[in-house]
Amino acid sequence: MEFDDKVPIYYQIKTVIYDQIIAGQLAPGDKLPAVRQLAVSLTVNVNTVQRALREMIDEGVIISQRGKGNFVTDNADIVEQLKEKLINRYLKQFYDRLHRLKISNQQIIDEVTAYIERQGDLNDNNAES
Amino acid sequence: MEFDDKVPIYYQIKTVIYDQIIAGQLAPGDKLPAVRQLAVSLTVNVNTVQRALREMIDEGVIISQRGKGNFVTDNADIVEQLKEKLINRYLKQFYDRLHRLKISNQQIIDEVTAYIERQGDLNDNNAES
DNA sequence: TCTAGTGTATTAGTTTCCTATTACACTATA
DNA sequence: TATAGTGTAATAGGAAACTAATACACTAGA
Repeated sequence: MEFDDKVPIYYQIKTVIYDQIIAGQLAPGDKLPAVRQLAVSLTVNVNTVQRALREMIDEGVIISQRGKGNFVTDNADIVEQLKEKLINRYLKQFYDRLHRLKISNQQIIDEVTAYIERQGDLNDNNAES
Repeated sequence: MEFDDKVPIYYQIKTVIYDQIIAGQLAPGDKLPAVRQLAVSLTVNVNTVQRALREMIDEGVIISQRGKGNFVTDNADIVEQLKEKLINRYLKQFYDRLHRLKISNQQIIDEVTAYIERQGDLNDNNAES
């Protein structure tokens, strides 16, 4: 996998897994790949995977069972809260950035709309990928 | 100033200065504060400021004149290109993030609109700050 | 010409992230 | 009960970012 060298890898791994949970690719109760397997597929050290997991466990989203594996919490509320938290974080960061550039609110909406019309034509159906 | 500990400080300094240039708070030809002054006001080491400047100089946005100071390029085209580049980068990052969460294109637009209505009411006029 | 204000470079030391390696703890099952 | 598959911990070493301190190079103006 490709990583942004401006952000810690463990943090990007956490983001990827959270995204998969929110997108439903990892459902509540699902078992994650083994840490050693994750490390191989991400081309990263086991300790780096473990660090990402540590934070997700501390946040209650991942449940760890020694000897068995790591699992997505079966508490759907936690997943739902995570989703809202992340969406709001992304919205805020995006809005703050453009607002700092003195782009007006209407312009921000227009830019997003135009961007989606330009780039998003083929990706409107979210069923496949 | 507050920094995000997930991103190198020098990179965040670069972002702040670029934002000020694009927002017009630093106009083409304007002189930047002295590096030592910037270091103090950002509560950061001179070398860290210098590293941010180095990249902006290499990218042609800042012109350095030894003994005189650092200046925003007076080439308005470069500034305009920078603006488009950054806006597009922010749009792409935002869109990719939400799309990864399986948020549909229409939902993305709706979320942005709702967010702005919620948060942006008092900031619609961009003349003051 | 001296001095203050500017950018630039270098060296040394700390912290964080990441890797590599090894070891340990627990579970399920042949 | 052995073994394979799992999570967890600890140590050591390297690389990048940041700080601190010092020195050097250039400009403008008294």
